[in-house]
Amino acid sequence: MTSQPATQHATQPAGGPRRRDAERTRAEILAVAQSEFARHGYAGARVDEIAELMRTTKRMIYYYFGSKERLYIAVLEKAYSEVRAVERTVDVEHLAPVEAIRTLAELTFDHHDAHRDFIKLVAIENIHQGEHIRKSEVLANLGAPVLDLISRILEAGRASGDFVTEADAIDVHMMISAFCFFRVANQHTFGALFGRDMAAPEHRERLRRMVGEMTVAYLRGA
Amino acid sequence: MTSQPATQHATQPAGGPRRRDAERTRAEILAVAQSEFARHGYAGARVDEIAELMRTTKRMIYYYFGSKERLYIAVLEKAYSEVRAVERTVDVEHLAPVEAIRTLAELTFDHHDAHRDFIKLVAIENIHQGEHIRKSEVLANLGAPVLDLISRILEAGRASGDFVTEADAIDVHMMISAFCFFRVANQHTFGALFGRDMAAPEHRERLRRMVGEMTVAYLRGA
DNA sequence: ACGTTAATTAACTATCTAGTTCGTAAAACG
DNA sequence: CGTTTTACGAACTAGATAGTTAATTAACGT
Repeated sequence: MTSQPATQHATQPAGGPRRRDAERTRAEILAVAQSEFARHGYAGARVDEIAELMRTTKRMIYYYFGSKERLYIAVLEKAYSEVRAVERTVDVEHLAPVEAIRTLAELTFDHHDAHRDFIKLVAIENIHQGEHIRKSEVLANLGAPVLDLISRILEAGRASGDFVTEADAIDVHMMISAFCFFRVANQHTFGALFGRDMAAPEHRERLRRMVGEMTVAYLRGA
Repeated sequence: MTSQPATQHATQPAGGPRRRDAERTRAEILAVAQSEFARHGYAGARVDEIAELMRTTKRMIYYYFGSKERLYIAVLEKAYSEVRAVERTVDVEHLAPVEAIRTLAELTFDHHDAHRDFIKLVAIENIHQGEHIRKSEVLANLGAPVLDLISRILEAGRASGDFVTEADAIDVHMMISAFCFFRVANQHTFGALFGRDMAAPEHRERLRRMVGEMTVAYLRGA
C-alpha cells in the first residue's frame, strides 16, 4: 500500500520558533487530521504524520485532543456541522414543488461535489459501523431539517397533483444522497471497472441534471 | 475504537494437529481475510488476528500469499469474480424493455443486499483511491457484460418508444448501483442521522420496488 | 517400507506507532 | 518585575505488528 504525497498544510511560517496561538494550532491539527483520515482511513492515518505535516510535534495533538480516537471524533463533528450550516442556507420554499425538489437535488449534488473529504470520512465511519457517530449527541438528529423541508415539498406536490408516488421524506432524501454520494465515493472502483471517471469535471453537468430529473420523474410516477 | 467479536471461521475441527490440505487452507485464509478486511479496513485488519481466527499460524498467510497487501488483493479479486459470476446468470433478454430494466434494477438490489462484505471491500478500496483494483488486469473491464446488456435494453426501449430520456448504459448502471450500494454501505451513518436503518429487512421490499420504479420513471421521462 | 517434498508449526526480529515524561519559554496577570 | 498559567518541543517507552528463520511432520509416489 503506497501513500500519495500529502499536501503541506502549515500556515505557520517556516523557520524560527512557533508563535503561540492556541486557536490556530487546534484548527490546523483538525484540518490536517481531516485530510489524513480521509486519505488513509482511521487505522491507516498516523499521528506522527499529522504532526509532521504541520510543523509541530505529536505532543500537541495529545495536548489538545487526548487521543487518536478523540481527534478522529473531533474531525467528524467538525465536518458534519459544516454540512449542516450549508444545508440551512437552502431556500426552496417559494418554488413550485417540481422545481423545489429539483433544486434540492442539484444543491445536494453540488455539496457532495465540493466536500470530498467529508464523503470519505462518512465512508470510513460506515466501515467502522458508525460507532463514533452513534456516540456523539452533537450529530444525532442533524438530519431533521432536511427531512422537514422535503416533507413540505412532498405535501405541496401531492396537493397540486404534480407528485403521485407514495414515498416519504427519508426515502426521497436517500435516493438523492445515494446518487450524489456514489458518484464521488466510488469514483475509483467505478472508473477501473467501466472506464469512466464519473467524478471528473466533464461529467459534472450531465450528472447534475440527471439527479434532478431522476427524482422528479420518480415522484411524478410512470 | 472497539472491535466487534468476529465470527469463528474455522472449518478445521478443533483440537489436535491440523490436517494437511493446501486448497482448503488457502480458501479458509481468503474467507477469514475477507471478513477481517471488511470489518476493519486494510490497515485496521491484523495478520495475526486472521491467523488466529482460523486456528493456523501467520506463517501460512505468508506461505500462500507473500504479504498482507497481496492477501488483500487476492481477497478483492475473489470477491469481484464472484460478482461477475452472478451477473452472468441474469436473463432479461426476452422481457419487454420496461420490465427488463426493472428486473435488472431489482436483481442488482438483491445482489447488494446479499453481499455486504463485498460492498465494504469496495468502499475500502475507494478510500485507498483504487490503487489495487487499478493494478489488477483480472478486474479491468469486468463491467463490460452489464453495460452490453443495458445498452441492448436501452436501444429496444427507444425503438419501442417506451424510453425517451437520453442516457447511456454507464449512466443508468451508475444510477441503479448508487441506490443499491448506498443503502448497504451507508447504513450506519444514515441510521444515526435519520433514525431509520434502511438496510433492515422491514424496508427491503419497499426500497427494492423503489429502485425499479425510479429507473423506469427516469427512462420514460417526465 | 521409505525417502522426498509440500504443508505446517513455533519462536524470533526489526520496525513502527500510540501515547508519555519532562523541561522550557512565551504570554498573562498582579 | 516576579509569579503563574498556557503553549510548545525533544526525547523516550512499552507494546504491537508485519515479516522471517528454521525445524517438523504429514502425504504420497515408488
